[in-house]
Amino acid sequence: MTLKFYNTLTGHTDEFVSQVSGKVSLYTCGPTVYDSPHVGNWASYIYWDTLVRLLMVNEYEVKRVMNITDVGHLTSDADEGEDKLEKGARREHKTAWEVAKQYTDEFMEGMNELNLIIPQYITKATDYIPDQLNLIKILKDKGFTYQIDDGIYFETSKFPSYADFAHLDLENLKAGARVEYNPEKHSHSDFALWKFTAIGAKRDMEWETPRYLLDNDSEIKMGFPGWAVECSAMALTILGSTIDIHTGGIDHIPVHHTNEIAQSESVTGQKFCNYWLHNDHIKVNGTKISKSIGNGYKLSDLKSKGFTPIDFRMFVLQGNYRNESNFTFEGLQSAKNRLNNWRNISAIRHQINDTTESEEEINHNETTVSLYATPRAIIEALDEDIGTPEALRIIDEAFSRITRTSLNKINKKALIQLLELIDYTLGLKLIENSPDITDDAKRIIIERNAARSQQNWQKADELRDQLLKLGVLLRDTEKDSIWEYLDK
RNA sequence: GGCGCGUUGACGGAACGGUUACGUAGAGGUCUGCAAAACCUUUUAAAUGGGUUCGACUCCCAUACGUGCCUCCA
Repeated sequence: MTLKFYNTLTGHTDEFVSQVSGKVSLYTCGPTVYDSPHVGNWASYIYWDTLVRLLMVNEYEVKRVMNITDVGHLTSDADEGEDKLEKGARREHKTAWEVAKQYTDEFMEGMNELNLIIPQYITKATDYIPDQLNLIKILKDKGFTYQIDDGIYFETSKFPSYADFAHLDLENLKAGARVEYNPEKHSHSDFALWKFTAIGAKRDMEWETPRYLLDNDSEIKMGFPGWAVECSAMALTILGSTIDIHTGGIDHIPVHHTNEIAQSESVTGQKFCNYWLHNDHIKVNGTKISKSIGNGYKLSDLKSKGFTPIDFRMFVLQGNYRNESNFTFEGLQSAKNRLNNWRNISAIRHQINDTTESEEEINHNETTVSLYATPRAIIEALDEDIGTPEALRIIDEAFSRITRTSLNKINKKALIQLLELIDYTLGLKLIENSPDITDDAKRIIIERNAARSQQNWQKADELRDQLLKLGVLLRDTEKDSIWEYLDK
């Protein structure tokens, strides 16, 4: 089996080779916890969760860090730039610490609802301040930094390959800039490693700037870390100098990840990351998600319209992570219907007996053969740059074969194995969400079958109506009566 | 202003230089105690105009529209 990913670093699809055989270090840029995540944010985490599951099914041991940015992520509303957390705190009349806690909790709850595997390391930026200061110190000692009135900056001209990763045109960036920059900056692309608290201001989150970071003639000031330095510090501290895979949104390429590479490689002198994977955004109703339009739907909005987070997960998996996609409630409904069909197929496992097919019978039963082969085909589809649409197509093909097969010809063990693999790789909770029906309902089905064989249609229909009240829908095929869930 | 990306049938969404993607929804039909399902069919789907080619949805150029980054962003 060969895993392949489109690598932003090289610009083409590369075969994946980890540094240490059987092990992968993975860094995912996590949320800035100043507001509730919207469907676009979640789509990104669903993609990367699928990546983790894919690595696991390929028998990699995954060491994964996801950061929680709870300080230092600036808005650009004013010349000064404002910390998102501090701004959120003022909006909600809370402290920045309270805001961070509230939205971190909400994020974790959402991860759970979407069935996202929790990374071993969920790191808060504020817990890694010493590591960040140490990183800045190394940069200072190596001569990559300079201090101006509002902070300590990284001198990008000293990192010659700065523009390479994002293919930046630094001259024209400067020409087209729409925002006033601190004129003390040596270059437009220089970025803050450490920002000083504005004179006369008091922040909820601030730390004393160590003497060793400051120019000799400078007074001690309070300050806080720049955004990019948080990620570098946590990645290097936990995962080491070179990580295997780094993921994030496509928007991170030109600034955030470019800065991460510059400062990390300046510190270590080694390549920061071998594979960079970026997801494209989803639009909503054909336009970008934006606060002012109010189209940044949250999980709670989906739920209030009768959709589960797993429905949304299905919706996301229908597209490829590298393509821009479009979210509509009509599309979500379509995904929900598809998922419900899958749940009904999953429920067939309750309606068939353990098979005692011999090897020979298995090899001659077309349905069984293809059922046993499908997990392999799904993995191979996913191996091709997380090819979820193709994987879904293969599942539909397999399920449609099951639908056309009479119950006594379906191999229970093979079906369960397939369902388990789908749940493992795609996280759709098919097994959990396709429980068996009650004994009462089963008894009614038996009675109805008896009535039918006596051609007592009236009684049979009454019993079928009784089942509907229990949430069980019966459909009669040539040989069997198969039950499905009513809640479509 | 600079640098990119996209435009596939009602909707979502793939692959591929020549063969039905697939899903969801609608319509018609077959089958059937009834219902449901299943199965079959659903007209030239490829933004527009050129070009390359024996042949293009698939490659090249232009136009239109959409969208992204350059400023915080998944």
